[in-house]
Amino acid sequence: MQKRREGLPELPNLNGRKPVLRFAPNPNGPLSFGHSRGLVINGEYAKNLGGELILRFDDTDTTVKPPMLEAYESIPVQQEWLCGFPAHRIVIASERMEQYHQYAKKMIDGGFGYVCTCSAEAFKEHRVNMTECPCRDNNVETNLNRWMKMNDPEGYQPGDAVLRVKTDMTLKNPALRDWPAARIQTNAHPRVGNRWRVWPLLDFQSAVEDYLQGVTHIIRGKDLMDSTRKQTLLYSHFGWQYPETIYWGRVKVHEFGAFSTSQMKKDIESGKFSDWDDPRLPTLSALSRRGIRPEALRAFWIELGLTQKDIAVPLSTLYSHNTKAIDINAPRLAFVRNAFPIYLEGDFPKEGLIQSHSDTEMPPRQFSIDQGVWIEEEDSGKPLRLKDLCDIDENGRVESIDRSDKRSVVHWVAGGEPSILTIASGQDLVTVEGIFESNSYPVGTIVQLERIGYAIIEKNGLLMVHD
RNA sequence: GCUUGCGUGGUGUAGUGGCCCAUCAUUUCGGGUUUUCAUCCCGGCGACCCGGGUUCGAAUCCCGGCGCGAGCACCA
Repeated sequence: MQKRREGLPELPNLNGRKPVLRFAPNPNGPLSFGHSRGLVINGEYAKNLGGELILRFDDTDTTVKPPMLEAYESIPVQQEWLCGFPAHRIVIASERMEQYHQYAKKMIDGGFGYVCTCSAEAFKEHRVNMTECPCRDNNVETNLNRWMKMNDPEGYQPGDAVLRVKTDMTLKNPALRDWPAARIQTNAHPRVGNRWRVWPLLDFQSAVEDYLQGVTHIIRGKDLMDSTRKQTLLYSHFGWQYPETIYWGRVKVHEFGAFSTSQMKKDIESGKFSDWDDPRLPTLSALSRRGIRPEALRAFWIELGLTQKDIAVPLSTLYSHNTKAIDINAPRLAFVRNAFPIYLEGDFPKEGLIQSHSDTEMPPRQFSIDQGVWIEEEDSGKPLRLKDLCDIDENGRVESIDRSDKRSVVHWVAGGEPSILTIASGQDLVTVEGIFESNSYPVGTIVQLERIGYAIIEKNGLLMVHD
């Protein structure tokens, strides 16, 4: 028999070091399911190898993806919820601007960076045709002057100039040709206001910060492969060694469809969704609210591993991991949908105890019947076995206390409370009215509704977890 | 168009030249336990994109084809 590898593959090129990993979301909204992969994979390596996990806020865009202040609070909370430990370091890019400016200047001083005043369209021509733009030949002094003009409110305006890394306009890969490192933005940043005018772009900011933080391994989506190549060119200009880099492929979850942070934000504002934890959304707060446990998310991502294949996974895979996490602690309770009353005639136990979970020592639940019980309308009209109680005919006449034949076993509620079960079904929120067995479990308890599935107790009813 | 990456059962995944007529999980089907259509247990079905080549031997190496994805933003 072959040996089967368990868990994540070994981290390459560790050479006895403690790894330093990072996860760098844009705080333009709360974390989503998609983010959880980066958090889980990087977090697991850091935890298992005694290394460090850096949580970095890449908040250098105030225009296209303006930062959301609440996200700086919620992201670390969700990171800890998901990983099971707090990040070892938190870095906020907007508070590290001095460093980035310092390295931008070093780049100009070193002659491998220049300020380019070509329009985006004009530069695109140069990129496509492998020709050098006129700005490329300017000397260091000119570039330093132009750099000052970029930083001067009286100087260049947004769109007038960018800082570029001098690579080679004849590089085979067009994405790498003299790529932009910084641009002018005049929108106020919610954290640092208008203190800065020139803001680094991802490839520059991230590259410099990884160096400053001593990041040893970068694990990220393969859509960032060209980012690695760009950054490697910058590193060699500075004489630095680029971290070991590992990629994963694209993941599609059909049930989630295509959500973007900015689209969700709009839909919440318009009232299409109640909030970021609306059960239909793929945010971590929604998943948490829906009773998806962090250990299930971790097992899910670890099982997918680090292949570069683009994959489509059904949510049932995540649910199966979640069932393993929640079943042992989920007390069994009855919820009767579309309740239908049955008056019992004959002799039967009026009070008694029923197991809450056959595999555990969980305290049993107690029932007390006055004159009848509720059953689901769909079950009515035929002889039934009331689970743990008695056999009845279609009119409620008690036929046997012990189970006498193979008739269907159904759940029932005596007394109980009217309640509502909410089910997130794609873009719809389905609600089912019913009678919920009386109990004293607190809000947040995940229970198993017999013959229905797992649900989590909320303040105003039940929310379906999954089957 | 240029660049770059991927292609193992329905869905994921293990496998880096012989231990592979291919692993494990999930889905599905059948059975068992169970007074839940749940949990748990057992079993079945089911795969190396195609074509060449290298080799005694290829899922694994090489070439070509086909298919799918991503980058080429003054977003991250």
